[in-house]
Amino acid sequence: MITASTGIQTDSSVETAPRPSARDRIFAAARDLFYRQGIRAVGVDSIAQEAGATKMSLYRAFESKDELVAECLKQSEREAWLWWEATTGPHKGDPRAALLAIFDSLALKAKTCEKRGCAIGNAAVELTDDAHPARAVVVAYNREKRRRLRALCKALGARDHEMLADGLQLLMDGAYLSRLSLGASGPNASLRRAAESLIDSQT
Amino acid sequence: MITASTGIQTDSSVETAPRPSARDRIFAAARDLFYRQGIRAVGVDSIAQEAGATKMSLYRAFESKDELVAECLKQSEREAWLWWEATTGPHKGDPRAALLAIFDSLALKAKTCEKRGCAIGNAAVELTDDAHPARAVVVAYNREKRRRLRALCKALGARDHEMLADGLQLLMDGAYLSRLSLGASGPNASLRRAAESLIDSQT
DNA sequence: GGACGATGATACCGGTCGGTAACATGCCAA
DNA sequence: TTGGCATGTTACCGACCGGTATCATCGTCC
Repeated sequence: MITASTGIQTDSSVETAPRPSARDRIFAAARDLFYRQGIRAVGVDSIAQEAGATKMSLYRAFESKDELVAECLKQSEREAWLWWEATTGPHKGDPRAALLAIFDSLALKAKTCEKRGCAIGNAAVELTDDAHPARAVVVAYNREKRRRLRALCKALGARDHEMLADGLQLLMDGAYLSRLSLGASGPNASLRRAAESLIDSQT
Repeated sequence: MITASTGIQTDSSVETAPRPSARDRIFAAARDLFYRQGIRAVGVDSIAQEAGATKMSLYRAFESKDELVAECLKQSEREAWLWWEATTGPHKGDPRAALLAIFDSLALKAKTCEKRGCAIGNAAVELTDDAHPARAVVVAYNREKRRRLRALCKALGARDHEMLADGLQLLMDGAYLSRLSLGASGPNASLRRAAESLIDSQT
């Protein structure tokens, strides 16, 4: 992989933002288009055009469209864990508060941004070929999510902490999927309260 | 729409099944391929080939691929409500048993067939264009599912029956989505118990 | 026998798909 | 000044996309 330019700065008096590298622009455009329109619905030509770059620059920076998709999902995963830690961090010794903070933030994001659900979850639907390089990312992400939820539910002292963790993960995934058809005022509207009920029923 | 042949029978001594009409074969092949490989991943040529028919027969029976997709989803919806009634029917005066029967059946199907989740839910992910004729089917289906769940939860006498219904719908949708990456041994394994916990917490 | 409806066969259309080759340009650093 | 290196430009490739036109064939029913 070509190492991306990491923002060279001209020290002119007026702070003019340097144009990101073609790779970075293509990467950003790809993530945006894939998320909004779907992976299969977006061609490499439209990615290059949206990035203000050319298809050649795309193929100089990424091996193939499939690899570009995998890279995009890896970035989504990184950001997801950053969000996770930022959300649960303030509630270190209080697993119940940490869990509720996750669902609070989730519900908020459903209302404001992320109307197209979860990029990784959507990829699980769109990419049916097991050989696709992005499938490994999808599976790893969901496994890790399960592991983290279990750890929180165990720390919570839940009666059946594995069942509770699974139930919460189903609620999260369901929120992503449901949002695509009924929006934030569909079942998503009850996401946080349902999670709270389930947690309370196990503690 | 062309009226499909409804199974003309030759009265020969040996009961030989008459070949279904081209329309029926194409319809069946389309549903199967769309479900297993995804809507956008399947071209009209492969549908015709899989059906042992020609592309012309496809376009004589259906206006376009998009309309074919919509018809397939409508059929999935019909079958879903048949399943719903067959599953809840035996528990007419017992909403709790009816709800649990739904989740029991859901968990069973996750283990045996339906490894690719919900055809309608998947379509919600794949079809991002609001103008697509199948989107109306997706939205109508999920609305009706919500209505039915609410009715059951109200009959159950749940404290917050709307929240409970939403929570159960999120669990169902989450089960479909989660199954695509972690299979039946992922969070799906706890689907029924999570649903039961949530129900009990509200009654 | 003859007409008709359903189906097959084949060739075709313009457009887009993912991906590549060859060459030009422009900018920064040594 | 002179390289490189990143990038743009253009043209191209074979394959497939959804969709159509034309004509041949087959079985069935009157």
